[in-house]
Amino acid sequence: MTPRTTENGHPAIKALPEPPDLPPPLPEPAVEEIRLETVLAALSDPLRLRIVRKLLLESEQFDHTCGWFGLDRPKSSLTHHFKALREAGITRQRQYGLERRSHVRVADLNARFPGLLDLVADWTPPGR
Amino acid sequence: MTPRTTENGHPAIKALPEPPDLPPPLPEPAVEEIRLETVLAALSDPLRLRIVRKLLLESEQFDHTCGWFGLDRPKSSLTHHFKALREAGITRQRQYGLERRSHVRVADLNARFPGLLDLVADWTPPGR
DNA sequence: CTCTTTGTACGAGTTCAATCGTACTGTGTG
DNA sequence: CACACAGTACGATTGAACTCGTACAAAGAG
Repeated sequence: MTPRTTENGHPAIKALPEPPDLPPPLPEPAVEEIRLETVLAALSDPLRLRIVRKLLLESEQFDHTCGWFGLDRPKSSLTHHFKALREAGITRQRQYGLERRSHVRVADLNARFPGLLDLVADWTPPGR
Repeated sequence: MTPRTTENGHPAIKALPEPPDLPPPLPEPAVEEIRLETVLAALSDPLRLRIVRKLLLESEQFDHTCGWFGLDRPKSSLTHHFKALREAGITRQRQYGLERRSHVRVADLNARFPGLLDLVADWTPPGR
């Protein structure tokens, strides 16, 4: 069966294989522990929705630091939101030296909630 | 019980046509006004997730009153949650005499966020 | 009319999350 | 070593949302 595509023809978000020998991920829920309520709550915040969407659309196989997102918020606020995403099971974070890089757990989320990431990728930020 | 999974991965939750001459719906957002953040926030509450899921799986072409759901909460709490669902654009409510009946806006939600309702239908409530 | 039923409106208490300043830890560089 | 840098931990404040009691409104039955 071919990968799922959304109604408007947007290509489905696909998972890339991870190279071995990476730093271990920070504490996160296992795939089967990821709960829909928690994921939806995490994604109901516009800033976190922006973060996940940007990761999905622009990340090109690399993890990214907080700074890469260009978010105009103090560091302590960003820590809060990245932690919320990780603890909900949406992102994985790894420590590279003094940087902490994030990527979306695409394979896990597609397995658990097929189609959800496509909705995030198609999302249009409010205002403007 | 209707099957919820299809061979092609398209939304399995189907919209039924509405008969004419119904009471007018209570105030609700238009399709294009429905926002993903708001919908996700509304669905991040386990009780509301239960309500929507039950409507999707057991509603058989009829609208339902608050009492039909068998929720062990005071009436004022139920009013709160049904209002939240309606104002998010997830459900439509109509006044039938002294009853206020709800159903999910399946067509609108499938058009706006394809696949989302399938995730709700497949959800497993916690603690079981 | 009264009584019952279904649900709302309002308000209070409580809980929880978002925001962010400050202080701090750990890592790499010169 | 000292210093810069990425990010955390902690705590305070704020505001929103959940919960629910009480009082009230509208509709139908008798």
